[in-house]
Amino acid sequence: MPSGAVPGDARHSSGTSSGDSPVESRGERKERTRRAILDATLTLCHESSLVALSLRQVTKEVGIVPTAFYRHFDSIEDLGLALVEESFASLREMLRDVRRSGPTYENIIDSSVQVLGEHVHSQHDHFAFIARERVAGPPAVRSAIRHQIELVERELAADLARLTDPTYWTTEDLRVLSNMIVTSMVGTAEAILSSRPEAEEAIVEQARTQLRMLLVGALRWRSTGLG
Amino acid sequence: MPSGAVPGDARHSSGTSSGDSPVESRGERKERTRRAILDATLTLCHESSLVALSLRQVTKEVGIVPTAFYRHFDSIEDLGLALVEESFASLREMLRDVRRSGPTYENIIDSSVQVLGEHVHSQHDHFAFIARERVAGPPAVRSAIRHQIELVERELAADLARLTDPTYWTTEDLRVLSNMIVTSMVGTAEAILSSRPEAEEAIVEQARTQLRMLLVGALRWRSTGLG
DNA sequence: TGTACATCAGTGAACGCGCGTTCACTGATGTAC
DNA sequence: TGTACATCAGTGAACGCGCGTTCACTGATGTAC
Repeated sequence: MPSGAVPGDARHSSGTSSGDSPVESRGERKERTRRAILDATLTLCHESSLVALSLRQVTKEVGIVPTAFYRHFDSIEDLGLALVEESFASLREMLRDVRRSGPTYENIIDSSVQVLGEHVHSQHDHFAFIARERVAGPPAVRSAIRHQIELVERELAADLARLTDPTYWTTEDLRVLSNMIVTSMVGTAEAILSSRPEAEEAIVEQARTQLRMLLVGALRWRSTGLG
Repeated sequence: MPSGAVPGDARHSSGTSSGDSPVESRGERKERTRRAILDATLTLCHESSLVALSLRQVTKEVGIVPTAFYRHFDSIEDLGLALVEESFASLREMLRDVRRSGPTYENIIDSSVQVLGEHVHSQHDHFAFIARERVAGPPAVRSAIRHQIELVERELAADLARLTDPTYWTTEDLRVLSNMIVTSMVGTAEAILSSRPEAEEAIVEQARTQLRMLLVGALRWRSTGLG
């Protein structure tokens, strides 16, 4: 039973209903199928990885014939790269939300973790996709993700530079810290993904504790040693 | 060109050389093939994941016929569970080495990171296997790894309990901290794996910094808040 | 508005291939006497 | 030590199946006049 069945449904809705009948253009229909392929892929590779997913599984889920796949993507790998793009767009949006909340030492943790929690919920599949394919995807997908994570880390390091004392924090220190924060975020997404829903609040609370510990370390940090 | 070619090589070495000719027993030969299957699998799933690996690829690499696989394992998943067992045996051994070095606040980081570095080198494939299959393996393998990581975290938390002030550290705090340390360790293994060899020293140095930050946080930590 | 032609998302048959698994087998190793 | 039988790791043919990809196609949508 294909879940996304796209090609023929709800065509020609003219006549019967009021004026807002869609009558999709060719471009709109194509975009809708493309979306359905992306969504079906995110759903299907939940249980394993992109490398274990076949083109035929995807098209069966979408409700199109296997050969129609090539109207949208060259290969599963190409499709994977599109999903990397999309997933990081949503991650970046999250970071923008954190930044917009105007973080200070007093509220940075609670506001960050709250935003993270909300986004992990609403962008659940994107987070899970990144967490998984980062280590298990096809080579090109893995390296695209590694590159994107590096960009996010650099962005985050620039944010952190504004909150820390440059006397004690080297650029390298900031990169290490943002690496840990990103790793912790991805780990939280992973944990939420692989647990039952009722455990989510505990995991979010644990993420809060993790960030607190990191930030306490950050407050007391001196690059030169343990002091 | 099969790398592990096992079945027929170097048979009947009696006569020519001195007294230490092996003349393997049936059990020894079987164990040698089993080892070759495990090693070939670790090698082959380097480039992707267990879920993308076929039984035929493995047996071709080992140099046996596909059906001979069943003399050793029921399925790729069963083989995966054996590798989980083995990988965690080597992780546990590492933790034993850290513990044996009698850590104190003064040397805990350098001695831990040194031991980690050595083990990541010598047990490179096991670390990589855990890091990858933890998120991308077949369901049974994933849950076996999650269970083993929980055990390691609990072990580590017990170690940390001896080094921290129980007034400020709850059991839950210790679990969170050891979770972060384990995550950081796995992340370091991952980073070493996916980078070129010349970058390794920088990654190890980064791991040292990460642990220092975590430990600084730990020293100053109070469960009740940022203080 | 009407007609003739171009575009192109999706179709369906066909291909050769590697897959997991079955089965009856071979022949060296191991064991009982 | 010698013989007869049991064990069992590895063999090789065969199977049905899902795979990615090719190709010529269909017919609704879009465009030029």
